[in-house]
Amino acid sequence: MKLNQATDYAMRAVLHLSGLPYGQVVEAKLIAEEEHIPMRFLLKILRLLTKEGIVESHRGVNGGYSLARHPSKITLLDVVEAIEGPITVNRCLYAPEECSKNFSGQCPVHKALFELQQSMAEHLKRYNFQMLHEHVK
Amino acid sequence: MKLNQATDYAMRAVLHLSGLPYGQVVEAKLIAEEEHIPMRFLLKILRLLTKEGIVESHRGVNGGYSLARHPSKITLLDVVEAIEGPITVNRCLYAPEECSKNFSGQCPVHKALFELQQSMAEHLKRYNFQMLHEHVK
DNA sequence: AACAAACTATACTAAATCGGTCCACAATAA
DNA sequence: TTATTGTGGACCGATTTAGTATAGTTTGTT
Repeated sequence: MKLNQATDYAMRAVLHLSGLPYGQVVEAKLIAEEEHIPMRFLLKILRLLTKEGIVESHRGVNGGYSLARHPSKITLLDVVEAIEGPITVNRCLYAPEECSKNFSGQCPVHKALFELQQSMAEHLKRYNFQMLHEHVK
Repeated sequence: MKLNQATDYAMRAVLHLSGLPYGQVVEAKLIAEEEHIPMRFLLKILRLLTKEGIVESHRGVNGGYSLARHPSKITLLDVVEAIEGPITVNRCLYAPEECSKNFSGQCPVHKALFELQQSMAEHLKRYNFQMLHEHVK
């Protein structure tokens, strides 16, 4: 029931970018150093964030990364889902055929877990990176 | 962000026991067959549930397992924690020294994740197995 | 044009975790 | 005393995690 290391790094990277003037481009190397993230691994993570439209990449000399939209429009949920995919608490909720009891329609446990899943997504959606950055200033 | 298979099996096993007259002892073999859980693996899971005081084991001929307390006193959280240990969304929340930013006291992201963690635990605590069983009758 | 600075894409790897099995043993009822 | 049930720990193959490596592409500068 935990987030993985890549997600942790991703949140730190986005928080870092949120602390800069909006639109500013910064090299991965700098983020890696300041946030203590292994450089190669960060690049991989930034590609996922780019693909999901959370950051923009700029290639070539003086390239780097910038936010693709204002920090107030990026939520914790956006970042979690960009790295880990949709939150799925129980496998039966997305692959009923894998439920060996084959019970998914009626099973009260799965219903309860689905509600948990919804509530987690709602919770994560409530935090955007402008808010989060305000607290660190 | 998902529960593992063992937890899924554990919930099914406790739900199964909740459907019997309170105190009734049933062999692991029977639970395994009816709930479609690999027998050996189920035994391992039942040992965890026994250790946490959720079920009671009875050894020897005519032995088996029974609930250690009334289904209304067993929550989803109890079962999840018996199998997976405490819910810890982000490693920094329980091992600040592992946070490579070493930032745990002030980091707004970690604060947000801690709140998520609390809310998840609260959510899971709201469901007991009497409730869950009612819905399946 | 050529070079260096940056990101991209894919493959690879060591270590940990997951899902499960096996085996020798202990307790208990008949 | 024997068959039946659970216990405890070792073991195992597959998958995931966390990261590294290698080769290539884009772009600004000279």
